[in-house]
Amino acid sequence: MRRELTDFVGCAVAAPSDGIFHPATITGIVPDEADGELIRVRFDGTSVEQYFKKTQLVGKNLTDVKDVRLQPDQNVFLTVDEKEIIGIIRNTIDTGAYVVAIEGRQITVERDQIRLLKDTMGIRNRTQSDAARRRPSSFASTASSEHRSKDEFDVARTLVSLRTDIIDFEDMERERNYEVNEREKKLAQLSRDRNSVICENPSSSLSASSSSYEAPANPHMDDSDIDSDIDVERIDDDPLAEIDNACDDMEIDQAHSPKQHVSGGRSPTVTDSMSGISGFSRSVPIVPSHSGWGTSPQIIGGIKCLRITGTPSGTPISSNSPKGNLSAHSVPIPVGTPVFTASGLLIGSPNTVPSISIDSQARFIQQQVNQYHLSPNQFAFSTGPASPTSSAQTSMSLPSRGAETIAPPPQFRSTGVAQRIGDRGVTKRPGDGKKCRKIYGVENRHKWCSQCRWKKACQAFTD
DNA sequence: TTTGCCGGGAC
DNA sequence: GTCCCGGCAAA
Ligand SMILES: [Zn+2]
Repeated sequence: MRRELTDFVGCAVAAPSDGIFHPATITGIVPDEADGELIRVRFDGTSVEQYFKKTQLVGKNLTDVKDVRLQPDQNVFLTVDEKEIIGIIRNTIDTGAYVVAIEGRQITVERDQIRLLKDTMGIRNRTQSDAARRRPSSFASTASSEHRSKDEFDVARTLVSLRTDIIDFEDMERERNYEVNEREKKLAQLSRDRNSVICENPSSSLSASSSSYEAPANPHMDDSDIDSDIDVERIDDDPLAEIDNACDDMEIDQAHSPKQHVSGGRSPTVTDSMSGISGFSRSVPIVPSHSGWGTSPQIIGGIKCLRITGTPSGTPISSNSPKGNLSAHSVPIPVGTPVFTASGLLIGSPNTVPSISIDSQARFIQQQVNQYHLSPNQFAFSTGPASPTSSAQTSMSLPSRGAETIAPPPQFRSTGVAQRIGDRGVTKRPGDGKKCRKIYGVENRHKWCSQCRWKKACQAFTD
C-alpha cells in the first residue's frame, strides 16, 4: 500500500483550489494519523504545494472524476468524435450530467465522459513507445515537455476546428445569442483569441472509465483539516525509475482504457440548449481540422505551449509538469459532499485562519500560473464568478494553506483583480505581509515553512 | 501583545 | 547544513 502511494509521486492529478480543479503533480506522500496519507501536490506551473487527502484529488487511482462534483466554471476535457475538446461546466442537470459550454454553445455531457486533465493517450492512437516515453513524473521538465507540443496543438486545433468547421460565427447575431452571459462569452473567446496559453496535461487521465480501482470514497471528508503531523521534511522529488514505471503503467492503462471513445464510443450529446433558441437542437459533427494553425507553439518555462486564449474565470488550462501551467478545473469535492460552496472545500486547511478568503488561494495559484504563461501584454483573469476584471475583492491574501508553500514570488500573491501580468511592481494588497505564522497559526506550526519555524525570514511568503 | 526575523548557538 | 530560541523592532 505504502509503496503504491509512493509510486504516485510525479504523477499528474487534478487538485482542487477554490472549487476549481487544477492540474497538479504529486510531489510526495506523507503519513497522516487521521487520514492515513496526505498527498502533497504541486500545482503545475506554480511552486505552490499543498496537502490533500486522496479523496480530494482526482486522478488515476485516486478519486474518479465522476465521483466528484464539478462546479460551474470548471474547465474540462471532453472527447467528441475522438477529438478532445475543452469546455467549461456551466451547471449540473438533474440526471447528474453536466451542461458544458463549448465554443459558445452548451452540450450535455454525462459525468463519466468528463475529464479533468487532458487525455494524452486516448484521442490519437499513440504507439506504445510513445507512451513509454512520456514521463509526466519526471521533473526533468524539458524532457517531458517535448512530448506535449503535439497534444497541445491538438487541443488548440480542436478548438479552432470546432469553431471553423462547426460554428457558423459569420452570423454575429446568432453568435451573440450563444453568449448568454459573461462566461459564455469568455468561453467563446477562449477559442477565438489566442492570448493565453494552453498546454496539455501529459499524464493524467482521469479517464472516464471508472473501471477497476476502488475509489477511496471517503464519505466524511468535509472541512476537516487535513492537518496532521506532516513533518515537512521534503520528500525528494527525484524521478526515480521506479516512479517512472509507476507512471508508465498508468499511462499504459490509459491507453487501454475504453475512454478512448469516451465510454463506449458514444460521444457526448451536443445539443443546443441556449436560451432563446428553444427547441433548437442538433448534433454537431465535429470534424477534425487540419487546416493551418498559424501560431507556433511557444516555449514557456521549458514547455511548449500553444497560445489560444484567455482563460475564463481564471481557470487556465494547462499541463502538468513542474514548469507546466495550470489548467482549470473546479470543485473541491470532498466526495460525498452534498453541495459545494465555493469555499468550504478549501483544501486542507483547518480552521486556523477563517478570516482569509479562500479566494485568495485560488487566485494566488491562478495568478502564478497566469504570470507564468502570459506574456507581458496579456491580462489574466482573476478568480471569481462572472466578472474577471471587476471583482475588487478585498480578501486578504493567502497563498496556499494546508501545505508548505514554496516561496511564491510576491507579485503572484493576493490581488483580487485582474492585473497586468508581467509588469513589474505589481500591486500589493493589505495582508501581504502575513507569513506562515500568521497564516497557519501557531497551532499549525508544522505547516510553516522551515524558515518560519526557525524564526528566520519567511520563505514561503516573501514580500 | 503578537509578528517577523536577526543573530547566536547547539548539533 | 539543520534546527532552536533569545531578544528586539514593528505592527
Ligand atoms: Zn514562512
